[in-house]
Amino acid sequence: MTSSGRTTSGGCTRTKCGSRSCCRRAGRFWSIACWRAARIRPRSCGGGCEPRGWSYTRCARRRRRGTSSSMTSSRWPRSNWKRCWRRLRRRRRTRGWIRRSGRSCATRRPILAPRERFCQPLWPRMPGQSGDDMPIPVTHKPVRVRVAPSPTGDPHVGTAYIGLFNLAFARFHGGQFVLRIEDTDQKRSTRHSEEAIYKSLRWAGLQWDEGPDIGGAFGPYRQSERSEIYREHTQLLLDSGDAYRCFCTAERMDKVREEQRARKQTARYDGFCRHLSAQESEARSLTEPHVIRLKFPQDGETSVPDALRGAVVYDNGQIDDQVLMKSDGLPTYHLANVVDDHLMAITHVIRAEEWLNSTPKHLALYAAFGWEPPVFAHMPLLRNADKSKISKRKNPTSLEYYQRAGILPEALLNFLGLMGYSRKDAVGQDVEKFTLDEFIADLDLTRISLGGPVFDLQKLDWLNGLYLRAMTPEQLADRVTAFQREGDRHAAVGQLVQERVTSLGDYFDHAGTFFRGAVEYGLHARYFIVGAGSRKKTAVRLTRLESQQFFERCTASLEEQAVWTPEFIEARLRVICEEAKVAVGDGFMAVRVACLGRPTSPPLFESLHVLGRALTLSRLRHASGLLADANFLQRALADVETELAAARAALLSPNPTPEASHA
RNA sequence: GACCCCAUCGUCUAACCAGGUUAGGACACCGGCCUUUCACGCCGUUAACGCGGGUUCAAAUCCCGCUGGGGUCACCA
Repeated sequence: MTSSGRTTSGGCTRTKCGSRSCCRRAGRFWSIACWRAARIRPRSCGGGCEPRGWSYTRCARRRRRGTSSSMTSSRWPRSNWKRCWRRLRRRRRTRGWIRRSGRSCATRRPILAPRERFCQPLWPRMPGQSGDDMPIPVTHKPVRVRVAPSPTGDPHVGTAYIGLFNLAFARFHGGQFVLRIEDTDQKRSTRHSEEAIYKSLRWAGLQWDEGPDIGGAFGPYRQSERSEIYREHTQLLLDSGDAYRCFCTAERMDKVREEQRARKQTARYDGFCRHLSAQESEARSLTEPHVIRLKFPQDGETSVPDALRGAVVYDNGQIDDQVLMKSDGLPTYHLANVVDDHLMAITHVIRAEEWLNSTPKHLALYAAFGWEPPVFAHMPLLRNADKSKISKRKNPTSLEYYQRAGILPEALLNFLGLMGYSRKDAVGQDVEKFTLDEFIADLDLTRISLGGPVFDLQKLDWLNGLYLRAMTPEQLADRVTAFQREGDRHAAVGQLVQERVTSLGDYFDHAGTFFRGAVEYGLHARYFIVGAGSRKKTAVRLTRLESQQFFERCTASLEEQAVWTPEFIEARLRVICEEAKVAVGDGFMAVRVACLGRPTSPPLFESLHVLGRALTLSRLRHASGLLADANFLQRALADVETELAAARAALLSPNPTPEASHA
C-alpha cells in the first residue's frame, strides 16, 4: 500500500477486474467503478453522507500526512460528502428550500414563499452528532441578518460588500437587516468611527432596519452597552463548566506559543489553567487579573455547516480554548457575537471567509448555551491585485474615499454585487448593470463563486461612467451640485480658491483636484523626490527610497488620529520633516504635489483639511507606491519627451525650398 | 509551520451540481469605424479550463493526487 494512493499493486480486489486505479476502500484496492457502485446507495445521501463522521477533507488530509497505516478499514469514508452534498442540494432545490440557481429561477416551480426558504441550517450538525439520524427540520422563523462592523478606523468597503448581501438577503425573504456595532475593543473603537460607519453605509444606500441610532426591539445594538448581558452569560458558562478562568500572563502565553511554533505545531493555549479547582479559581479571581476561556472539547471533530461550501470538518485537537472575556471585563468578538446573534434572533450569519476557522468555537458556544445555531454562509474575501486580502496599502478601502472620488453609490453597490456573483437576464445573457432592487429580486446565495474576487477599480470606473451617461443632463447637473455641496465642501473649497481666481470659470481649474479620486501627476511627479525641486543650494535631497519612506511616515502619522484639522495636519507634517532632516518647505512641497497634483495650490494644511482624510491618505499611499518603482520618473518623462522631440524636429527643420516643394 | 478554504482569458465571471459548447459575456489592452480633437458609441483582434493520473465512447465538468493562491492560528474584530 502506498501512502499516495495513486497506484495499487494488485488491482481491484472486489471484482478482480484488474483495474489499477487509485481508489482504496475497506483496506483493499477497488476499481473506481466498483467503488462507485458500492458507494452510491440510497442511504448514503439521505441527509448524512458521513455515517462515521469521516469526511472527504479528513481523509485527504490523512493521506497527505502519510498516516494511512493507522487507518483501519472501517474508518475509510463510506461516501463522498461532496457528491452527496450536491444531491442533497438538488433535492432541496426541487422542494423549494434552496432557490434554483440561474436564469430560470423566476419561472421554475415549486418555490415556497420567501420566508419559508433557506430558513434552516443546511447541515444542522453539532459537534459530536452524527449525520445519520438528523432530519431536516423546516421552521418558519422570520429571516433576520446582521452586519456587525467594528468602529476602528475608516468605514471599510468590505463592510459595504457584506452589508449588501445581508441586506439583499433580508429584503428577498421579507426579513430584517440589523446593524450592530462591535466595539468591544476599547483601545481602538471610537465614536467618531462609528458615526463614519453610519454616514457611509447610508450614503451607499444600505439602510438598516434596526441599529444603535434608530433602535429596535432587540437593543441595545452597541456591544459596549451590553456588558451586563455578556457577564451573565459568562457566568452561566462558568457554572456549567463550559468555561474556566485563566490566570496565565501574557509573557507566559508568548513563550508557550513560541515553543509551539518552534516545534512546528499550531500555536494554541496549552490548557495550563483548564483543570484548576473551582475553589482555587474562585479564590484567585478575587485578587488576580484573569481572562475566561471556553473549554473546547479536545477530542473528536467539529463539522461546520456552511451554506456555500457544505460541511467543513475540523479536528478538535487543533482548536484553541478561546478567550471569551478579557481581563478588562469586556467580551471578545467570539462570545459577544454568539450571544448577540442569539438574543437578536439572527437566523443567517453571512460574513467574510476569514471567520470560517473560528466558527467551530462559535458552534461550541451555541452548544454550551443549548441554542440552535444560525445558518452560516462565509463570503469570499475581496482581494488586492496580488490576490491578498484587500488592504488600504494596496487599494482605497475607505468608503469615504469612493464618496469623495465621485463614485455614485448605486454604481458602487452594482460593482460589489458583481464581486463573486453574477446575474443573467431572461434570455441567459450576463447582466452587468443592475439596480439594488433588481439584485434583490433574484438573489441566490448559492450562486456565489468562492474564489476571492480582485477589486478592480477600472471596472468600477467604467460602471460609474455607465450610470452617469445614462442620466439626463438635468439629472447629471443635480447630482453634480449635490456632490459639490456634500459636507459643505463647496463653500470650503470656494474659500480656499477665492483669492486665486480671475474669473468664474477659473474656479474649476483650481477646485478640480478636490473632487477627484486619483490625480495625474505627469512631470510634477519629480517633486516626489523630497528636496529635488528646491532652489536652495544647501537643500537636503532625499533619495528615491528615502522619499518613499518619508511618504510612508506621513501616511502612518496622519492615519493615527481621526481628528482632521489643519493644526493637527501641520503639527504632524512638521514632525516628519524634522525627523527626515529636510527643510519644511521641501517636505511640504512633496506632500503638496502628491495630494493636490501640482506645485501651486492654496495653503497646504487647509487644502488637505478640505480634501479630506480619505483622499489625502490614498494619494499619499499612491505617491509612495509610485516611488517604489525605480523607473517611475522615466515613465512620466517618456511621453513628454516623445512629444517634445517631434515638436522640436518640426520647428528646427529647414523650410522647404521652392524647388523642393515643387518637386 | 499547522489547520481550513479556493482554482476558467491580465481582471470580474458563464458553462460544472445534471459529462458531448467553436469554452460565452463584461472590463482592460490592441486595431478599425465615427468624429475638427478627446470622450461616448459601433465593429473587430489577442487572451483562459494550473499540472498529473483515474472513471467514461466522451472530462473544464465526476474521482484521486500534486502544485499554486488565500485565510486563520491575539486579552483585534
